Amino acid sequence: MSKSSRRYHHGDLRAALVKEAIATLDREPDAEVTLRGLAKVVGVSPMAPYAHFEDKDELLDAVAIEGFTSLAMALNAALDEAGNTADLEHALTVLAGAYIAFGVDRPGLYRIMFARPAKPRGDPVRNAGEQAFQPLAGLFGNKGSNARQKAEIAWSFVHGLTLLVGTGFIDPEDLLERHIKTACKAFSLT
Amino acid sequence: MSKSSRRYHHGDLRAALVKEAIATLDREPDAEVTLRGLAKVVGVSPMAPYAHFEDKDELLDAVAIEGFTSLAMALNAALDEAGNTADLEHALTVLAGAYIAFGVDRPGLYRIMFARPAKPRGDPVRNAGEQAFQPLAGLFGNKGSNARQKAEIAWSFVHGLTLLVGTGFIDPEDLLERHIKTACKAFSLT
DNA sequence: TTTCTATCTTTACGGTGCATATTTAAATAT
DNA sequence: ATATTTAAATATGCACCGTAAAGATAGAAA
Repeated sequence: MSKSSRRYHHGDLRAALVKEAIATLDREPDAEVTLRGLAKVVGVSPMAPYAHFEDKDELLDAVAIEGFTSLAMALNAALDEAGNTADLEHALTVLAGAYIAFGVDRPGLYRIMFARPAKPRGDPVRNAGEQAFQPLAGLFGNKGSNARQKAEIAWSFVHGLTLLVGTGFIDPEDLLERHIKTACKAFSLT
Repeated sequence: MSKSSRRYHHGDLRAALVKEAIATLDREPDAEVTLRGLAKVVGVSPMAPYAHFEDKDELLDAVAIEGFTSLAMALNAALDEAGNTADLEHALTVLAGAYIAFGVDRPGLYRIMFARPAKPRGDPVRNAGEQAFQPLAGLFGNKGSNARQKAEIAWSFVHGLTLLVGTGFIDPEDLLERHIKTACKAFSLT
């Protein structure tokens, strides 16, 4: 009597919708997520999602938050695994590799994460995004506008590379690792 | 008897549609371009566009090509204006500035340019995109995989920075120019 | 038990991309 | 000049989308 027995009240429709949206994006990265489609898969009527989300945009916001949380976890895990954070260039390379791997492996989710309309400071989506940026910022010491600047430059690079690979303008063949290494060396010099 | 007198045959509907699509994107960067909307503005029936484009995707491809062409022109113009291409760091900074300015000034168009599904080598959209990449590639000598690598790293950076500014994750305040300068110095060192 | 309330369903509307069939007028052939 | 061909545009209609409005249901609170 748990999940899918067809009862009137779903139990946790909100979470189920977000989960299914992410699953869909992972399965078909270029497809457009549809409220009606999600509802059908989850087994509720087309209007049911509106009990939990103001509109489609709000559902996608929730998806983006989940995405940023996953990304932050992946980055921290990569750092833990790599160990030596004293060597900036090495740590940077590890982090960049993990970041780009995430975006390239899950292009649909990554696309939604950065396709949300711009949010003001303090907004949950914005906060989640900045959380995902923290591991990188931490590498540069996280103090002073100089450190933040370097971190934002690195972020720009990995973000851009992720998307250019995703859109096919840059060929991921073995080059990718070299790209990352070369760039990270440059970043750790300045 | 030129443009808008209501005759049966428009004259150059194809160009008019692309032009209006770009105008719409410049006016409302976050709005979704709609075939029916374009047709109404241009003054034809909803199905008229299909005489010139297989489907909506093909219209957007044409928009992207125009966008890449404009970008290439803007970049070349910036280089011409700057003069001294001997100083790599300087030329790089000029080019990066012009690139980011384009993307930040015309976020709707820029979004469409990079939102097309990935195209195979030889595809017109892909070609147009690579044309826009040429000014940057030329700066690094354009010969050898090493040069291309550096150019792709620089491209990743400006692309990423453009989008992160557009989505509000990076504040464009005066920092922008400093970001570009710092990064370009790093790129010209390696 | 009764009431309350969040959750879900039903019904309906306008907007969208696009398939199909038809009309129009410009270009071409005679 | 007239007839024919053909590209360009229209008309009609369908399936799907987001979502507004109103009612049904069942779990929680009284």
